[in-house]
Order: sequence, then structure tokens, then C-alpha cells
Amino acid sequence: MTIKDIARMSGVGVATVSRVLNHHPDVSEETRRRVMAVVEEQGFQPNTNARRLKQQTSASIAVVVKGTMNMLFADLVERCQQLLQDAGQDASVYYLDEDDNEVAYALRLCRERKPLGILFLGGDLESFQAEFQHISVPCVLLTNSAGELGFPNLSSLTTDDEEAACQAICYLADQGHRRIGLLGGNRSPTQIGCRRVQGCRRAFDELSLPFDPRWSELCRYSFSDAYDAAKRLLERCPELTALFCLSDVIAIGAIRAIRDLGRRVPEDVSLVGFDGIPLARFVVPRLTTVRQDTQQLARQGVELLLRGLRRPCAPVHGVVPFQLLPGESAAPPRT
Amino acid sequence: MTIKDIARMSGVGVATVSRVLNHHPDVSEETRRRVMAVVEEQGFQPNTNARRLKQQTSASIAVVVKGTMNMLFADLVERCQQLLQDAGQDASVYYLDEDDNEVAYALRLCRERKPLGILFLGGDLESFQAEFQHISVPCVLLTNSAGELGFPNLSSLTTDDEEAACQAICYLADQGHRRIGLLGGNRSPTQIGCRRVQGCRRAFDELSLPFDPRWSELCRYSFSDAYDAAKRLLERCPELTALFCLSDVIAIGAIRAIRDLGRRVPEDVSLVGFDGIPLARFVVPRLTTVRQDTQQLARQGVELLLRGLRRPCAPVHGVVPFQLLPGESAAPPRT
DNA sequence: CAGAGGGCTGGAAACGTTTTCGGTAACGCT
DNA sequence: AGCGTTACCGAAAACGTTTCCAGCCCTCTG
Repeated sequence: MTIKDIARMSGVGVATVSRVLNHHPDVSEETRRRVMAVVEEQGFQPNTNARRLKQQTSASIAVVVKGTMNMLFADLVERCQQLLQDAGQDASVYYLDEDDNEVAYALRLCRERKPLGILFLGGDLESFQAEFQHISVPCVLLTNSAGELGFPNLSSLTTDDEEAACQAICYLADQGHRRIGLLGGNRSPTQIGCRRVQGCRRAFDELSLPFDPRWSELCRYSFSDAYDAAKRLLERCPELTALFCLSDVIAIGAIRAIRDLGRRVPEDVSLVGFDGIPLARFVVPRLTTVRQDTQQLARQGVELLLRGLRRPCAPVHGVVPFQLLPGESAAPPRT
Repeated sequence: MTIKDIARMSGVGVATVSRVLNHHPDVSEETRRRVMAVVEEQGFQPNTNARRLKQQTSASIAVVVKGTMNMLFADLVERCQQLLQDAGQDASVYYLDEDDNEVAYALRLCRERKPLGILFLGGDLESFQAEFQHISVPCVLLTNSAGELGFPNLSSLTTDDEEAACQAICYLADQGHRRIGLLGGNRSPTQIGCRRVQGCRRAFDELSLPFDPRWSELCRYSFSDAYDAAKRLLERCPELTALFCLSDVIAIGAIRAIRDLGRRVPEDVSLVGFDGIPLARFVVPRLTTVRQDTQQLARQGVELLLRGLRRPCAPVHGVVPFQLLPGESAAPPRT
């Protein structure tokens, strides 16, 4: 059953059927009705592949998730998918390792699947600008900023990582901590990790706190990597009384490590996380953390992408609010 | 950049390029090399839409995830997506609430998106047989069984929930527990919850353990719902010395509740979870749990679906192995 | 009444593949 | 030399749409 059959059955040309199906204005009301009648009766659905081949698009949105272990994204990807679906868009989700080059991946996607637009969840386009300029569909980057890059088809939405990290450190300092370690940030430090680290530095400076570069350990966003890194860090630097973890997942790995070292949270080591995933309220002890607003992130991000889809428009680089959420994992150090 | 360009650049016909790309045997080694060189150099990727139009195979696989909070699915969906992608299939993921009717949803998907096949992650087709019979594409149901339903286009893969639950209860009984509570199973008990509960009953019978219906509390697969349910259960029945939770997420919510009640895990209340999510090894205390083999589940499930895609074949209803993973959350009760 | 213009329509050319079918060259055999 | 076989290859016909373009008919204007 093709458009041709419909044309024959309703006594019109294929072009007219196509026009009816696409709600094209140039077709008389009477013809439209006649064609639609046949379409309905036959339960005809136009062939998606042919349609897409001709239109040179795949009619779906690609959601590229980088750093899949980060539980923040689980929430985010679900929200985005929901929102896109509500807007009548089909979304294909692609999960990438932290090691993968997301832009190269997206580029391949563009060639193979021809998505209408791309939603990046996490990832760091700054490192891959060269590749990115070959991507021409509208893109939105969530949880990271792409403002300085200045691509006309790229918007971004992020939490103010620097300020949030700064406040987290201040929170710990307020409690009396003076030797604060840093846990997280990729092996090859990403922009996002950098911004948070920078916030920490600013706090250290403002508060005249010491910072020894040895007090920092890089790790991926996974429980087990964080576990190992936390062990290394605390064995190397037992003088630390607090740790700022660049994500909640990392913080949870660290809690386990601290306990396995025979120390306690928060009595011996205080902990502040980042992200505010639902789990943070339920682990023992409850995490003190920076909550990113995933609802805003998803809502505005999808909005931005949809707008770019309708017609090209100037890129937006927004910041969504965060919230320091006190838990039980940070307390004054024992004297 | 099309196959035509590649043909021109490597001085062969389009048919030959196509043959090379499709690993067709009828092409000399020398020509193959020459063509591949150009393909690599240009980073050429054949147009999926054109390919699919010609091959008469359509669009993509729908992955319908029901019960998104269950962290087991986060892992599973990612694995499935990866495997499908490796097989050259595009996967669209759809997240559903536990309240949604997944079959009605899939039906709508079939009308609107025309997926090639459907992979159900979680969900309970038994309740929606009437709707399901209108779905004609090949389907695979993961983590639940659909054997008794006998649909020719529906395969399923599940852990032996009953046996696993039975072993979990035996494990607790071995430690000396005699008053064991049950936590989980949806408000409207799903098939999967039923099977686990049935396993428990069998264990109770075999071990001649008492079971008071008041010792069971239903809840969804979410931290907060589990938290509330655990509180209700333990306040109502303080005599319980152990809880079998129908998922790890529920167990984690329960741990929090138990602590907030001023009791300790495992000293006052022992806990066994279900699923074996990565997090289980990192929470405090480490969860004793039943590990479902997500790798097998995903691999075999995708395999089954792909086979059904190629040509209709008899449905398979498999069982994948599980493993009781001792942690620190279950210990002998204090006398 | 001629011509212009607008509303509808259908034919046909794309879109980028896969695959059939026939053709060429090389080779071995009688 | 003639023939059959084999190994490779290219032209061209699909696949089912969308869209450009040309054409028709009508109405309106001068």
C-alpha cells in the first residue's frame, strides 16, 4: 500500500495525495476529503524511510548522554524524553562512556541518522570545537556552558558551577574545616570540573585557606573509581578533615572508602557532594550537597532546542539556580 | 557525499561500492582495498534512510521502560541501547511511570512511530493481554515472564524470581530469623511481585516459619515510597527481625527508615534486597542482595528481538541465572 | 473579448541506496 | 580455435516519498 495506490483509488495524482498528507494548502477541500476518506479506510501510513530520505532528515532528536554513571543524567534524560515526546518529537537516546568523544560521535550520528537536533547531556564541547563546526543541526548542551564557543547553532544551560563550588567550600569552612580535599574531575580535566575547581580556589583565596595540590585526586563519576580515589587521597593525606566531591556518586563511593579506612563520616571526615540526586537524601549519612535543578534544566533545554528547530535563532547560554542542601555528611571537625 | 562520489573517486561503479560496503563476496581484494581507502579517507557513511527504504526495513526499535525509578533498568536500558546500536539498529527509549499502561502505550507507539520491534523493560503484559493482541511487531519482555500468555510474537526473559526469593528467605532463616517481613510489590501486585512473594511463601512453608499477613507492606520502587512503607511496617510490627525487600532501591529506602526509627542494620533489623545494582556494594551497610544478571538479560533479549526481526520464529521464554550476594545488611538476630 | 493571474492539479525528477541482469575478460579444456 | 566456466564488474531499475514545474480552468480586469 503506497501513496500511488491511494492516488489511484481516489482518482487523483500522487502529488495531490502527498499534499493532503502534509497539510499543504494548495488543495481543494473536496479533494482533500475524498483522499482522506481513502486514506482512513485503508489505514494508510506513509513510508517513513522514503519520506525521510526525500526530506533528508530522520525526524528524531538525538539525546547524547555522556558519563552515564552519573545518576543526575538518569533523571535528566528521562525528563527530556518526556518533554520531547509531549512536543510530538521522537527521541533516540545514545549513551557514551566518559572516554568517548561526544562530538565525533554526534557527527557520525548526523551522517548516519540525520537527527533533527541534538541534546547533549554532559560532555564538553570545548575540547572538540574543531569537530563541532561540522555539525549544522541545532544543538543544546545541558549541565555545561558553551557560551565562549560562539557557535550559532549551539545553546547551553548550566548550573553556576563555580559559585556553587565556592559556596560548598565556604560551608565547610564555616564549620571550621581548614584542610579540605577535592575529589573528582576527570582524568583529563573537563571544563565542568575546571569550573568547580576554580570555584574552590576562589573560596580558598577569599578565606585564606591553604591548598596543597596533593589534596586533590581525580576520578571518574563512578562509585568504584571514587572509592579507589578516596582511599588513595586519604591514605596519602590523613590530615584532611573534609572532602568536597564533584558529584554525589563520587561522594557515596567516598563514604564507603572512609568507613573501610576505619574512619567515620562526618565525625572524622566531612563530605559535601554535588548534584542533589534523590539518593542523596537516603544514604547513610544523608549527603550535604549542591542541588542542581534538573527540572529547569530539562524544561528550558528542550524548549531551546524546539525553538531552534522551528527556525534558526540566536543561541542562548543560560544559568539555572542551585541550592545548597544541608544533610548530615558535613559537621564541624573534632578538635 | 554519496556512494556515487565514492564510486567516481575510486574509479568503479556504484554497485561495486555498495558491494564493498555490504561485504558482498563478489569483489576482488584489490578493488575492495581501493574503495575502502577512499571510504575511510572521506569518512563516508551510507545514508541510513536510503538503505532502509531500499531494504524495506523501517525505522527503529522502541525500548519501553516501565518503572523508571528502579535503578536496575538504568543499567539495562543502557546495555540494550549499546547492543542494538552495535547491530546497526536505532533505538528510541520511552520512559513510563509505574501507573501507566505499557501496552496501551506501545500500541500508540505502533500507530504513530511504527517501530520495528519493541523491547519491554519491566512491566507486566499479563494484565493487558487484550490490548497486546493488537500488537503485531516482534516483542521481547525483560525481567518478567510472558510464557503462559502464548503470543506468537512475544518472547520473554526473566530471573527465576520465585526461586531467588525463596533462597533469600532461606538465607535469613539460616541466620536464625523467624519473623521476616516483606516490603515491596506494587499497590496492584504485579506478576513479578507475585512470583517473589510466592517464593517467600514456599520458603516459609518449607521451613515451617510463621507468616502473618500484617508482616507485609506494599510500595513502589522508589526510595521515598519504600521509606514510608518501611516505617509503617516496623512501627506496626516491631517484632520483625528481618525484612526481605523486593528491590535494592526499596532496601535502601528501608535502611534509612530503620535508622530514623532509632534501630540499626543489621543488629536490630536484617535486610535482604533484590537486583544487585552497583550501588548495593557501596551503601552503608553493604546490601545483601540477589543479583540479576543484567548482562545476560540484555544480551539475550536483544538477540531474541533481532532474530524475530529477521524472520518470525517461535517465541522463547528463558530464565537467566541469579546469584545471592552476601553483604553486611543481614546478620543473625540478637537473642 | 483578450489577457493576466490565481487556484488546483498531475507528471516527472529527484533523494541514496541495493540488487538484478547482462557483459567482459581471463582461463582451462577439448 | 572454439567453447564453457569463473570471477568480477557496471548500468539501470527499483524502493516510496516530496517538490518543482507546467498546465488547465476559472475569474477578473481593462
